Amino acid sequence: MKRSASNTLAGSTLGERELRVMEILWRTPELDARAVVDRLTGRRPSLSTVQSTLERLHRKALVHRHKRGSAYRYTPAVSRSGLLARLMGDVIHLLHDGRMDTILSSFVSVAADMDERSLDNLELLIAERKRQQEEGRNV
Amino acid sequence: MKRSASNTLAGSTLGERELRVMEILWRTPELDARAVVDRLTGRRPSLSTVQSTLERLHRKALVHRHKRGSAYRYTPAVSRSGLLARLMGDVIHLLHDGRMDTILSSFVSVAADMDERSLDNLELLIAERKRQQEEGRNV
DNA sequence: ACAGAAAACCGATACCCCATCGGTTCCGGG
DNA sequence: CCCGGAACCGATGGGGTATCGGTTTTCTGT
Repeated sequence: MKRSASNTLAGSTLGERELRVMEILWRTPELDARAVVDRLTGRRPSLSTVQSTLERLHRKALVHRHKRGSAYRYTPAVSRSGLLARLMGDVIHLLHDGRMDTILSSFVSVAADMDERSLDNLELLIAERKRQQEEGRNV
Repeated sequence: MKRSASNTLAGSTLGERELRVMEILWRTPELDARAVVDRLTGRRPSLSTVQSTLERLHRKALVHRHKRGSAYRYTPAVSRSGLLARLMGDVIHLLHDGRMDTILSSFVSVAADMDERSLDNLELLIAERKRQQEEGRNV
């Protein structure tokens, strides 16, 4: 039994290996599967394994690829902070109850847990962002 | 093959049903499995199904329970915004590269995507939070 | 105290993912 | 044209959620 339901809602959460591979691509943003294997630390999986990992990442639109000779070259399609934003967006969507303050207060509480200075930094970033939005409107 | 690796890193992600059950408990914070089933909208699963969902939730420490008569009564162990904060924390941990600004700028960018007024609200919340921290220190 | 009802508990099944390979096919470069 | 390496395909193993039905335990009302 069980009606297909796309599993653990929350969409794009990554597996261990997928993460590692993204890290590598962020460091060197143009590699083929072989090169990724070579850069893996510790126990190296076979080429096939990494190929299918890259394929999964491609399916999830986290990397781009294009044929270069006989092999695909992969490049990240999202930056680290882009992915972070995306995953946070997923989580938020998942628990959205329509009230913005729920979300924002979670933001603040996470930031506060991380580091005391974070709140100051957050304020700075907000100010900056606002300036940018202003400019955008006036052009 | 495959070396056990705790699966899709990112810890506590919830399934569809688990989410729905949490929603119900947030609305009515003291229910037994039967009552949860009754409150489920649409296609109702059997009692057993909901029981094991609740058990999973309990294992994940998202709900508390205590025997009341023959049945367990469940209550949320985390608030909606608490869970949100927790999941965001997981995501952040997953992608942490040691640089706080990466994280914070993702925060801000997500907030900005949600709603233009969000930035204002965020500022308000930060100010409030800071006041609280001050007080905490001076007691 | 006992019978019957209701819940807990247990194990099985169906799906979905990710991680991992090995073998086969395909293609591009020498 | 031939050959080596990469892509592609299918199988396997492990972990999780969702779903039940049957069995055992535990109340509860009379």
